[in-house]
Amino acid sequence: MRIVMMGTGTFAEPTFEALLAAFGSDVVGLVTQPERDAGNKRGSTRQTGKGMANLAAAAGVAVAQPESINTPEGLEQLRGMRPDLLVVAAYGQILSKDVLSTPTRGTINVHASLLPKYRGAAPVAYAILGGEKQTGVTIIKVTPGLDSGDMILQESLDIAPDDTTGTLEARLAALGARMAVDAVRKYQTGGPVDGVKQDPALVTKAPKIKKEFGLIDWTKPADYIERFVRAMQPWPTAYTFFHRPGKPPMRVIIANAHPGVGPRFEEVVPGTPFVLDPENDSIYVKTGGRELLAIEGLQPAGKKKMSAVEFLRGYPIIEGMRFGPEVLA
RNA sequence: CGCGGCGUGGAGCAGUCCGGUUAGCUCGCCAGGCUCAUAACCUGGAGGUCGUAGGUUCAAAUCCUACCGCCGCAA
Repeated sequence: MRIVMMGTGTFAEPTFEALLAAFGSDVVGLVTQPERDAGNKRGSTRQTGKGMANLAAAAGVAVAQPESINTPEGLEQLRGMRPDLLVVAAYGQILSKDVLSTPTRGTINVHASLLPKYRGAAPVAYAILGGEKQTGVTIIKVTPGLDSGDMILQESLDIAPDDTTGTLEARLAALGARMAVDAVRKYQTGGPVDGVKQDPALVTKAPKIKKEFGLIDWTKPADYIERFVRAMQPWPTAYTFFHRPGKPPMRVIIANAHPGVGPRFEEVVPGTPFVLDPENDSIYVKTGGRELLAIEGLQPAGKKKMSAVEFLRGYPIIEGMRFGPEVLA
């Protein structure tokens, strides 16, 4: 059986490696996004995984990197690989009917959520943001609808209280890789592969996240903002603007925080910072809920990540300071 | 030639736009004091070629040029 992998990024890499290890020369092709020159100008500080194309090259597998898989050119490249089964993981493009009709045995997708919950491009971040205790991986048959095909395999995983999208996704990727191999084996036997329909009543969406989405809304409750900070790591990161009297607003990335008890400060607007206790190492911020948010780590624009203690040495909190959007209401 | 921020004692910052007395603040470090005691408090102290190299000037952390390095965004 001729298997073609379709995927991009660190989530897809474990699956691709697992397929190569399990099925060897049956894996005949890789379709991945074109190379983006991401920061290669700035030296070696960036950690960008091994790279799907590099893995393919090392294994001697053909690679196609069309700008879009749905164009005639992209389709032609895929057909040239004569796939029987297409395995998709975090490819980042909707597949057209023409694409889906190309493999003789069909197309399966490794999706990082317990479908039918969290359909879409950012299931891991939304699971954390939603306060879920568990999430998981679902292998589905790909149909023209977005993540709506029948479910072949599903396994769940606990979300740790300190999980970020980055740490959780890494574990889900490993789980997904193992499950992808199991799913492919079902196809290898030659017979039809059963799937379970998704319950339409339970569907929730996890749409693609843009970088502006990372702006913190201080009118939300503290526990929501705490989950938000973790959900936005490592991308796009949760950020806010630090407003100081007489100074331009400074963009600040919040690295970690937790809800903290303290005075209610009913009279102040959400986003107002306090240092409650000089011996404490956190910056407390008024939120829309009854709890304050204690910021422990943050990163000013153009600076390295630092602890709240270090930050306070250089930017002591005084009257009139505030966190909020770039332009305050 | 993608856009932008930064480089000031060990850490984090101010000062730079509008050059000019001993380069300032918070913390750390060392010594002494106070204390049953402390990461608390008081007193004193060490530690800086203001990234590097040139230039302008009576005078440069501050203005100009080049270079080096760090970081954010651009998925």
